[in-house]
Amino acid sequence: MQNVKKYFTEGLIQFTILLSLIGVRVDVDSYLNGYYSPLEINNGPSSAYIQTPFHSLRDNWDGYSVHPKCPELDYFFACRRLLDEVRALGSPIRFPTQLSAWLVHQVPDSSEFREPPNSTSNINVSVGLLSESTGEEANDTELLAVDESHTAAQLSEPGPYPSTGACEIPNEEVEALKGRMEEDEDEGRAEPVSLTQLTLSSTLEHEGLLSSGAPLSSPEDPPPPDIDQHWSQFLSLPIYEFDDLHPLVPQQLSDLDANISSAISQDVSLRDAIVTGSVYDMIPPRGGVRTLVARQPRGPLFRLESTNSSHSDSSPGTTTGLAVLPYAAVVNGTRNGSSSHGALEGYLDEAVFDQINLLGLEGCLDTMDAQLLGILQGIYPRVLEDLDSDSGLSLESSSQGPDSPGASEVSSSSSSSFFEDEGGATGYSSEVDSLPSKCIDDYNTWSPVDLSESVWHDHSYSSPAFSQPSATTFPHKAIKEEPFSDEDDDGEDNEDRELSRDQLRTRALHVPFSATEIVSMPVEEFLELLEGRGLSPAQVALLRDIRRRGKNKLAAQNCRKRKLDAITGLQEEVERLQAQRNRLLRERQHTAKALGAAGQRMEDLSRDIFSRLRDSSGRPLTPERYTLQCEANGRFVVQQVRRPSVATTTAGGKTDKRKKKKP
DNA sequence: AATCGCTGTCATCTG
DNA sequence: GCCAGATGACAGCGA
Repeated sequence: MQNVKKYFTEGLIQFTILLSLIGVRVDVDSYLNGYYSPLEINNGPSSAYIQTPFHSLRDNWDGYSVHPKCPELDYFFACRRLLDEVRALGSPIRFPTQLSAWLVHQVPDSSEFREPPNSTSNINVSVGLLSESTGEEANDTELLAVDESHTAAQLSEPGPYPSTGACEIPNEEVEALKGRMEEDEDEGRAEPVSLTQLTLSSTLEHEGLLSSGAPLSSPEDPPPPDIDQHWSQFLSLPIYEFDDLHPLVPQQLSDLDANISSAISQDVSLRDAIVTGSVYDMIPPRGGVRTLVARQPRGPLFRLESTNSSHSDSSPGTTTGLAVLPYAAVVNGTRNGSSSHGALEGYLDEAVFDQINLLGLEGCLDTMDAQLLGILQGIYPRVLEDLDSDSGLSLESSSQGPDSPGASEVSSSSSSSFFEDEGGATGYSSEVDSLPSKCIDDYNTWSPVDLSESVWHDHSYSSPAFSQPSATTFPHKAIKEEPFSDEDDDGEDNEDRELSRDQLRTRALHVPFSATEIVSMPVEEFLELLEGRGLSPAQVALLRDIRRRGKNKLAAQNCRKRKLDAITGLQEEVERLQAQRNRLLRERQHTAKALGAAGQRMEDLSRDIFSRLRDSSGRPLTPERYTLQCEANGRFVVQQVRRPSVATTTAGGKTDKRKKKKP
């Protein structure tokens, strides 16, 4: 946990510094205040950027208190202090290529901020990419990938502000859109929306705006017929309020009701996804210009390849997840400024897109696209401008209430990024498809109350143990959620059948952890979980049993493996010893044979010698009385054999000595 | 139907 | 005393 906190804090500060160096004001302290920043760093194993774990902060949104063990609290003050130090560095360095980013977060008082009358091109939600990029560079950017579209054509034109330069939209079209916009405004005013304002930490120009407390558009104030005002209105809509704005939903929603799940894996660029899905769908085709109205089969949206910079010919995507826009802004802005800020590229290229892919925001899109489309419809020109400038709106920064389906789905989808390795699925987890519209609380906010909810899809734990798949990973299907899905899917049934008993138990008791997680987590975290979550005794017992059985299972496996290894080793040892024994037996036999041959040879030689020798009386020497002894110098000496009695006596004496020694 | 191997689980012991 | 790990024993399951 400490490492994660450390990495998170350091990564956050480093990222802030980097962004500050290129003119991006990252309003991290807003995030630290409990609001939301679309950018957050998870300096985990892959050092990839992830979306804000807003689900862990969701409790702040509606006045809930953050759990005392919420890890965000631990590095809150450190981040705040370091951020102040970063701010104390002074004005960011100006580079020819300026990246203007915006961040969206909530402010408590809706009347506190008011948008200045002339927000100019740096509208609240725009990333004014004041790039000196040429058309060639622009074509390299993701936003300029649709080279055949009129927007891209405009973007490709070099100019002082090619990115923010307004797209040439026909006046009649603008008027028509404004008309629709006004209609939407009327409907929007009819809605008793208690909007929580979102302030926009935008470019440097906006710092003054924020510091001066210039309020944005207030819901009470009649919105002036200004496009920026539309943005303000749009941005002032918390996501959970969008459900209240269904009257704003235009007919285009029907076009967006396509199978979202199928829109996840298509290789589509950010621009395509954004523009075609939410904007171009509403753009009437213009003569001679191929618009990107996504009437094609809805392609997956969020498999935004990390190499999508070259996807200029990517097929049009579907509904846009504007939550990806901040990332797109960062990425594309970084690319445009890569000439002078190459340092950022290492941080903001593939990892960002990989994490974007993991957002899986189609769940919230179902509830949001309509409103977004309706509002974007009224601000079409500026939308195009913003899109051209790699800007966007972070929907995820607008956390939803605990009961919001979108919140649960978004949080779960975000959580899937932590467990992408479990199933090998990258970019998108199909879990989102089957997510129930229930609240999914995360590890930090899990409480007994939450247990009544379905929390099975929430694996968005801040714990490193969770973010790092353990060595004993269940198959992805094992943690497949939606156990009680109504789907008549044989695969789902098979998955359920293959669930382990503990997993079924955990589901039965609504324990938001898989057996693997329970077993693999460090004992400190496990104890913290047991003590700090207010679990019921049954849940505690279940968790302990699961952990005990899981540990014992692994131990048994290890034990059996060791046993088999020992058996194998012993068998090898037996074979080795048997071979050695056989070798020694053969040697002994060989030696005995040689010894016998030598004895026989010695006997023959002795007999031959004795047959030629005579004693003093002239009689031949008999081997019974004489023997040949070979001395050390090689000489042979004939010795008279000792009497057997003497030998017996000698032997008996030795025996006696031994007998005497023994006592 | 019997057997064997594998696996999970429990009980127990040990450090 | 608690805990983790190791291990024997048992049962269930599938080949």
